[in-house]
Amino acid sequence: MHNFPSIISVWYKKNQRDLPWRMTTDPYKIWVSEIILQQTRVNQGINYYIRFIESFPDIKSLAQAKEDDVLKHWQGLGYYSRARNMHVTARHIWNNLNGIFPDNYSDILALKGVGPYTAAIVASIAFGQSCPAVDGNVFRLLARYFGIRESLATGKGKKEFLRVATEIMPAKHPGIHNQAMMEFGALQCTPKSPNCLACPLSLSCYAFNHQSVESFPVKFPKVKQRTRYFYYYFIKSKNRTWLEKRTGNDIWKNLFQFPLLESTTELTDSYLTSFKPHFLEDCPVNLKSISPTIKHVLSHQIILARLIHLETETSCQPGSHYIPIETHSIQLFAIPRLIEKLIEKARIPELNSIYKV
DNA sequence: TACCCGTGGTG
DNA sequence: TCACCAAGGGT
Repeated sequence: MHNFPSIISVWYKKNQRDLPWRMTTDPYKIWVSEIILQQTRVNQGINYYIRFIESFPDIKSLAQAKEDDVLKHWQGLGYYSRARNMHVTARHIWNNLNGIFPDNYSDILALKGVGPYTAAIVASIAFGQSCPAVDGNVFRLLARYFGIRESLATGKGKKEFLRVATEIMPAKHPGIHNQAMMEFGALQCTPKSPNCLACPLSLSCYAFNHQSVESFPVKFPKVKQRTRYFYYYFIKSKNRTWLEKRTGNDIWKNLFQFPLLESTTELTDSYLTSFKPHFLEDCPVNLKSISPTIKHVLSHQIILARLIHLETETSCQPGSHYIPIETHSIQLFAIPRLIEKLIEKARIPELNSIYKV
């Protein structure tokens, strides 16, 4: 049916990028790289991978790390459940599996944070198993080349793409084949304006031959964004301030932030000037400044945030939920990008001098 | 199944 | 400025 995989293979040998995780077949390192690369561009993930492997070179070191430390390594990368799940999984492997990474698709799939794609790519690269890995790149490539109109949003669509991917798997080197498919999607069969005139598959590509490259693949319905209003408090007390740890099922779980007042509506300057949040009930405070609004866009939320700078001269204690810290040690905590942006934009000397963004 | 979970590059 | 979307998975 196809010389499809062999064309991809030839293209890959010539065009593949030099990436740090391509120098190993250690399942631990392959796993780490694949978790980092979930919904993340290669260029964004490379330095995170290098630093992560430096600090946690094997299952044991990750299993024995503190979650706060793992999250600090993940700071700025997003989707922090990936880091929490990896940590849980490393502990599981260390405690219950004799520290040995599972060596087959179904056992890898059973790990927390590992789905069909990640299980397939790790099993194929690290253990040579013939498991087709269908990520966003492969999905797009297969949809265009074979003219598949199914969406990955449906179970039926997932089955169809997996069926086609299985069909074109070569007998040898499944790991290299899977990577070649993804690399081809990432560099040649790109989402927007792919260079079809320079494509070695164009002659037999359904979408190209029907002038319909732009209509493949069938897109996901987009999620609507919810707007939230965050008012953070930088409370200065000599060299001290307070942070809180986010808990519960919400964004940035287990990351740190300034004490937060969340509102369902936008609060005016005059309101913020006179209002005292619950965590400052018994504290005499001076209002120093209120930052401009920072817009922070997530995949599913829009957050409008401001940083309110207060000063208290007495030994104020906002409550045990809040963690008193030396202001300069903020850099030791894993914080969301939004907090970094607020620090950057608020122009509060005490913050700018210790936290270089 | 539908919704939740981040951030940054790109055009 | 803004829509799109990237080596997805959990619930």
